[in-house]
Amino acid sequence: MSSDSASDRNAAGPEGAVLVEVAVPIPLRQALTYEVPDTFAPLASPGARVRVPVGKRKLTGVILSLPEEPPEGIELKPVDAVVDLEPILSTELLELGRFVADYYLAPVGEVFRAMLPLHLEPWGDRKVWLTARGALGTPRGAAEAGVIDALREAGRLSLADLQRRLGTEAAREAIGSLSRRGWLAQGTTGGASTRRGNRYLTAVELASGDPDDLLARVGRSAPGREVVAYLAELGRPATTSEVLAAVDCSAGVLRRLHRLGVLRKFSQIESLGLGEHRTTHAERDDIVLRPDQESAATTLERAVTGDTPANYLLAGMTGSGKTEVYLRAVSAALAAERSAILLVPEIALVPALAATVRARFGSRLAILHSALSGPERSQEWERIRRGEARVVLGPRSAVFAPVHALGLLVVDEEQDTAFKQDKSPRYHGRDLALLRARRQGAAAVLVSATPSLETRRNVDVGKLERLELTERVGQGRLPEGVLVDLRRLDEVRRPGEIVFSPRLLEEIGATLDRGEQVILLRNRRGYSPVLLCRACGEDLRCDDCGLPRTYHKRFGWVLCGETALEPIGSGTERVEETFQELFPGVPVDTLDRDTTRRRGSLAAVLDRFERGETRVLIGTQMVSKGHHFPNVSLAAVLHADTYLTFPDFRAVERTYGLLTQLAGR
DNA sequence: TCCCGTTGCTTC
DNA sequence: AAGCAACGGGAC
Repeated sequence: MSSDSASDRNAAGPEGAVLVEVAVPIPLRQALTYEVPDTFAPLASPGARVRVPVGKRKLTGVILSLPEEPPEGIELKPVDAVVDLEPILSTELLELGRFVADYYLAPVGEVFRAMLPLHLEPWGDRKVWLTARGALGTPRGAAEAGVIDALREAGRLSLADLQRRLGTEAAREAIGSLSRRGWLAQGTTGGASTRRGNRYLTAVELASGDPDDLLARVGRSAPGREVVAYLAELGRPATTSEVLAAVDCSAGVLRRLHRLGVLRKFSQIESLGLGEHRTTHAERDDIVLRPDQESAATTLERAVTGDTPANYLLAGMTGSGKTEVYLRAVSAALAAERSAILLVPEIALVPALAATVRARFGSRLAILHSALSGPERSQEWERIRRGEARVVLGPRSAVFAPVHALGLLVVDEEQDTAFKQDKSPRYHGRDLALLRARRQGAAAVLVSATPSLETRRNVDVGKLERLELTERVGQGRLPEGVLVDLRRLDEVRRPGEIVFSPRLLEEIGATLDRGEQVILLRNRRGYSPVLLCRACGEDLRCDDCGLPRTYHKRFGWVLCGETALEPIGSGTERVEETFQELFPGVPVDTLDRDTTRRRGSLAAVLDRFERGETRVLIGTQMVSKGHHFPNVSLAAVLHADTYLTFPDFRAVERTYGLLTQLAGR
């Protein structure tokens, strides 16, 4: 796909120059057109990145197309360099990107920036280096000799470097012929490893297949058999140094095993940790599904292996085993040599699901989200692009994952509004999932206990087929929910007064007496959201935006000599204060962005709570992010919608989901 | 007249 | 977004 089709487009343009339409990462509606110098022409194909001059700057953009005709009345500038040897975006993703730009009225360049792991930056700059074969081979002709010499001397060079050193035509032809013979390798690892001190380790794992079969291939070599035994016992990949230390043999043994196809070699960013690369995965097909799960799973399995696009809603209340059903569909996709993408609404939900998914699919799982470090992200993205990873887990942006042969797209917690991006490009992850699935003949599954209105409608009009799980898994009892209407309480409250309702006080007391733990959620930080002056009626507002300023008692923010200033409303800080007055001596912690600002304090607070040192945890919604609290038997949301004029159904839905998540496990 | 902050246009 | 010209209100 890389350079073979070059000749048939060299004729473009009136003067024979190759033209490219480039999406540059600036808020510009259209792509810009550039001329491609002959040197780069063979590399200029849609989906490859290019460095281009824009005004006085140089930016990296993506080639969208090779137009025949230049735009009128514009003096074209030449492309500076082609960053990629081969396109990094498939035609399918290019089209998806253009659709998004068009449909959501977003600048094309911004869309492609959002689709790529490092915001278009030439991550590492793609480099070429000699393969073992290339290093030993005899070059054909002077040009090849030049390339080989340069690479022998420098190790790895970027395309632009090579072209600079050897000049134009020569470099192009030599690189082409050398790559075709497999003497050159290209990739990004070299670049990433030298930046920011991220070291790469070489690691090995057993090739898949029957262990006895592998041993047979090893032959009589005693150390060789020992290596295989060691890795089988370990059940995960190991770095070469680990293996050599454990088995006490030389690197030659590993080299031989690799040549024989018994070992698979890969490089791994040190900080990722090899545990993440686990390959012993339990295909937990031993789990027996209930009949309703079984029938849903069978439908999905059939859809995933077929070529007709099919969209489903997988509905069922919390604890009805929806995850198990769609994971079965993922298995089916993998078995059919296809890929699957799992979307979750928030990065915070990734770790919990990742543990489950990784336990099954091991190194075939890739995780993509913006909280990963740059090199980690690029590496995961490349693993997906190369087809090494076939299951992708991430938030909405993962809908753009460059997977091979998409078979299944799952949108978990489909109703969550976080799937809509709130800044440009303002795409909706769930809607794009349906669209991408349709375009690629894949199956899409929207998963929810409380489907969105759009989804219910789509079921009604027949765009989605509803699969319903009707029962709950045995021991997962749905927690009891109690709604206490504070307005009905007898005692008169002033607006800002915190109320632990009598019912809640009673429940907290009983829970603590049983030696169990309590979580109290208050989605407002600080002491009180409003400070009101009783003398003049003025409340404190931000000079810039006019919004009420939150009073943080702890930090003494919002200073004033007035004794008439009265805190109205309550935040986590005030909840804690009141709680301590009511339950003196009960160890309590607060968890919100203020208490967590110091590094590591989040972990410390959670740790104390998990060990039972603190009995009560007061916090904002961040408490729920991906943690499990087995000893918590009471979770309460303190006046969830005091500040909403109209009933906010989403808030209620979220609140309920949160409570079941915290107290249900 | 000079200086500097603001505004609004362009980017192949 | 970011670079740049054009504009316009003080300060001298």
